Amino acid sequence: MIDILIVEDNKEIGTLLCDFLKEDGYTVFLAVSGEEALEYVNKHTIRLVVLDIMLPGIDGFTVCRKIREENNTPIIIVSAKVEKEDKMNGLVLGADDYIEKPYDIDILLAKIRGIFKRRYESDMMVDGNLKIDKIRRIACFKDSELTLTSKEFELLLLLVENKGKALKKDWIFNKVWGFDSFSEQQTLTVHIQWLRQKIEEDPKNPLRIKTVWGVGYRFE
Amino acid sequence: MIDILIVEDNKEIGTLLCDFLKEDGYTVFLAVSGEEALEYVNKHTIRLVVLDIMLPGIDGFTVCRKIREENNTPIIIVSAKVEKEDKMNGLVLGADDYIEKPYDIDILLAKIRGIFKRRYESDMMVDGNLKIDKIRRIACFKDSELTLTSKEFELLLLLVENKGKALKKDWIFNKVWGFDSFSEQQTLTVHIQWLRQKIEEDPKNPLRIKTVWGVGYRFE
DNA sequence: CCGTTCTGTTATGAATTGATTATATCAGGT
DNA sequence: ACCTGATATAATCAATTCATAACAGAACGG
Repeated sequence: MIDILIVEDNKEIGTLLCDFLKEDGYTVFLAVSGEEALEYVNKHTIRLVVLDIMLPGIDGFTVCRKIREENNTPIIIVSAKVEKEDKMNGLVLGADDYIEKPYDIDILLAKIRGIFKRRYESDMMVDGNLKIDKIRRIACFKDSELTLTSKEFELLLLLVENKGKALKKDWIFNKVWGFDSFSEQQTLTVHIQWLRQKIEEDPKNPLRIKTVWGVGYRFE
Repeated sequence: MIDILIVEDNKEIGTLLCDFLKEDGYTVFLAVSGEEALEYVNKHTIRLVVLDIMLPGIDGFTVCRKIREENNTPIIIVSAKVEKEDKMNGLVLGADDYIEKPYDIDILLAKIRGIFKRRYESDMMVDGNLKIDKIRRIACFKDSELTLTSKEFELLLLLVENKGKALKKDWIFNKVWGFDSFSEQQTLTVHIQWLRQKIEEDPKNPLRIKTVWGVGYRFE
């Protein structure tokens, strides 16, 4: 399954966009023409299309319509500055959203994230080889699913959400366990240990979950 | 610590916005007037302000200015459609970003996420070849990481934060160790010594951690 | 009801830290 | 030049902190 199909004839822009999306954890395919896009749509399952209107050959409007005939994959239209607003209005009915060139990549990413959240009930967090889906409570490491227990998942999520920060042990403990316990120190330590077994190549020399002596841990 | 302070007199909109932000994991406080906002800012540590310009009583411009007088907390201005653009330009200088009503919540969230990412992912202190990241608890000297112990890190941080000042030994000791001890003199001296080994080219002739005879040390 | 998984606890050993001590060196006054 | 008190340095050692394995109770699902 491909998450996002980008349809964009300018290869430079397309590749750049690809890179950004991959960095955010999506799997992406880039089509450089309407024909290629339609062919790809027929053969693969796609969760979202980012569609540039200005295309050589079949234009974007037609591509949008044809995709809609097949299924209701969400579509985000990318267009140059709109001249005739009514034309756009007609288009927007077919698409889920649109954005004008030149656009801020953060804003496009926000729109995409919003659609995924609403449509697919998933809210991904990506950090290198590690993907965490908060809503589905699933974590993947190098594209294979980790079997984490509840506590392990919460602990990992907390660490990743505070990536780079040195976190105090008792702070972590209060966040994950939500209360004070007597031998919290050791309990946390043990859980960290178990997490390391699952996400570190060499748990003896952890690269991701670093220990900060006398303080706690830092994820990087 | 509160992540985001929302200043919005329309309680319905404010509450809605609150909910969205909380869903995204922020801790939020809602102020319904400029007075309340300013009072709250003075009493709490806040990381970002979302400020509506149209307020009863003190207007948003004034709130923005007053907050800026206190500290440099990032501010996002929310305004109705701008009539006089020059007025807005003047305002934007004080704020980090602005957005017009009615706005797409995803876009506001993207702006917020962007600011948090840029502003808070680390908190560096730079002094020549020396970089100290308080949050990550990492110090670098000439672009290579120093392996400092907890006490060494705190000691170095204290020295750099008070760069140029001659610091009394017992003052330093109380700050780092937090209490009085019997042979504090020597303990501190030894730690200073260890630090010098790590950040001075020639620990015998220290250029950074100078000793101030009969008083203590001065960092420069 | 039983087996499995999860979670907290404890024990042990290893690694690190940091206080202490002892000795050497230095600055400044006489 | 000498003395005194302050600081530097090296080495030692005890306390702290962390990693790891093993165990037992709790929660869970069939």
